[in-house]
Amino acid sequence: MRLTTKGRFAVTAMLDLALNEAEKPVTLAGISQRQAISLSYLEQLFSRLRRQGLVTSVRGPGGGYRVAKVHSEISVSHIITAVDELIDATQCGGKEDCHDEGRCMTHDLWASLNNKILDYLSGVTLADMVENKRQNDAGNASEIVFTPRRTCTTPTPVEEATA
Amino acid sequence: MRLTTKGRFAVTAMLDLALNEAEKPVTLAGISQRQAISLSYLEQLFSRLRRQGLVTSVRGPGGGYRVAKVHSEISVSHIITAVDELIDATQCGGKEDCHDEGRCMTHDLWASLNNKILDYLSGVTLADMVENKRQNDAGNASEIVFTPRRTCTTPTPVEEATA
DNA sequence: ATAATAATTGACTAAATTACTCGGTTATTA
DNA sequence: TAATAACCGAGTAATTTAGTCAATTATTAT
Repeated sequence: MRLTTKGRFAVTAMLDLALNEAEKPVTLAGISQRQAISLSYLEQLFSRLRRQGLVTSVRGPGGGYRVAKVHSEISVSHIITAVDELIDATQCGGKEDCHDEGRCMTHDLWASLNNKILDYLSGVTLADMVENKRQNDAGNASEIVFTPRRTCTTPTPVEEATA
Repeated sequence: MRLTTKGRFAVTAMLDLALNEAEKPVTLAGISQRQAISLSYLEQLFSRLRRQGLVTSVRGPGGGYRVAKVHSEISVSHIITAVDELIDATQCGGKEDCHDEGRCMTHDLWASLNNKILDYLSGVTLADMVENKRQNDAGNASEIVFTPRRTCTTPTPVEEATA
């Protein structure tokens, strides 16, 4: 199962981006300071985020990064899978070859758990997180609980990167 | 985040136990053969499962392990937390000291994800998995999807081990 | 009694993964 | 042309995970 600090850092960094991109592009150096994440590590993460089309970059002085889409169109699952590959709770990676020549007895369980997690994480967007932060700052702390808008069980369509 | 093969093995082993305990206690050697898990590794896992009160043991010839409770009272989350410690998606382990002297910006997200996962895994019991296997064996493959019975958001009461 | 079985324990090791650094290059602007 | 900041790939250190090993103890069948 892949839910590591790498993914967490990526989400944090994207949120920082979303909160600060209003005027000019946001530099990794800035994110590094505010969020206490090493610069080199951020470079690594943003390399992927850019290739997946989640952010755009501007080089040179005054440059930095911007979120590539509307905040409500970038979900947490997008971000995590961009830096961390597929989230997968099964050991076979969905290949169903986990035991002898078939699925192991517990395959359905993990596959199903997978869906739950993915469902949830694709229902939470950057916009939601910005709003949550606003509420927290306003003192309504820890009262906010994210609830995915898509409660259906149909597999979430994940667009591929275009840029 | 802790959802490793250790936890998966434990669930698989418990299911094997549930399926085979009808007549006599099930030996680890047997589980080892059927599920292709090393004996020594199983010993390690069952040491914890027993201490957490999920299984009972009988020593000597003809001995082995039994599930300690009714199958419908043992949830997957019980099993996993027994061998793998707490499942936790936050980096601070719920301590809320993830950034400077407070919660990091993404704390609520991970905490909430945590609840989803735990909610789901505590809604699936050994009995459910036995039933699922039965259905799969009958040819109704991959049609079965587990659905937790507790859909409420109240924290699931987790009883402590007594034995 | 004694031999065989099977659980029980703890310490230890190897492999894999994760997190992270480093040195350098390229594009852009002041 | 100098400073800024993205970009890139290879490499390393630390941690975690998976798994082994050697021994002990309880129980049962002979």
